[in-house]
Amino acid sequence: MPELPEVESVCRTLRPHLTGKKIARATVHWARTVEPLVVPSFRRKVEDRTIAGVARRGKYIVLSLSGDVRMTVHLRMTGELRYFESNSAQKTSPNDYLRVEFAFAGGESLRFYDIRKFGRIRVLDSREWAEFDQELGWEPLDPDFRPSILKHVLQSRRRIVKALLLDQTVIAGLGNIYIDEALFRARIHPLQPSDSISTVKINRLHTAIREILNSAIDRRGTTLRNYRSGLGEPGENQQLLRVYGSATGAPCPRCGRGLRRTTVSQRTTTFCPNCQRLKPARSNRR
DNA sequence: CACTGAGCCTGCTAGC
DNA sequence: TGCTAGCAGGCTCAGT
Repeated sequence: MPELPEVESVCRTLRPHLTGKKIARATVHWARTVEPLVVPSFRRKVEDRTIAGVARRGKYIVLSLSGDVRMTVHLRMTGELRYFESNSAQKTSPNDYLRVEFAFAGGESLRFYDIRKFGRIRVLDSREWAEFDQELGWEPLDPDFRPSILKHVLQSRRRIVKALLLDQTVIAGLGNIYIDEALFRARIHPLQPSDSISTVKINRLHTAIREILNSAIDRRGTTLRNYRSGLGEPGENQQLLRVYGSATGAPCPRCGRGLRRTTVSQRTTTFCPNCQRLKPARSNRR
């Protein structure tokens, strides 16, 4: 399930190959992948444009196109955005999960594969991009995202901490895997109200988020099932996961007692009830 | 404002 | 062995 580190890895692998390439033709094999759902206008918006850059915003891949247009790609659960050299062209069978294909003038291609059809591709003009960008929250790896910012984010509202961290309009890029890992590291119970977390723990959470994301990027993401980079390689961060995916009763890597699996914000959540104690919610003054 | 649940999708697997 | 129910979950939208 691609989150920030996986999307960042896709961007890094695609960037050197896509920059400067001109989209000669776009072919949509599954119409609902493109938003809004109008294939001819989608094609018209991207064809004959040159890719000027590849960036990431939250969990979105953002391709800057000539003419101040941006194409955003969200992989959701099973999306893969892959680059193919011209000579590797038709190695895949026609009944695979190809949803959208961008063919470049030299015969190379950029293909969007997606088993579950949840992924979405949009084309935005500068005004739409500004709105889109504004809707998304803090980049957790932005140097301006300081512990004091996280403290404000948590204390300025009263929400279940995991639900808050999942909210992309607050912090952009975190998902189920890395949130469970970060809360475990910071020893915060996933159901803890956001305004009842001590400054010590907030600082720990800030460090945990950054370190976990950075080391996952270093390992080119977590591949549990479908995730692949822009060149088709799996990541290696799965070896570093300490709680995500563990069964109820599995030993906590820190204290050895049984982990627990539950549901928070409609997501499977794994935590250690011994290391991550739920503190009574008190009104936090000062 | 915060939260809940449905819907979107298909592959995989636990259990019968 | 073969079948099926349930699970995986990011995001949007409607309803409480």
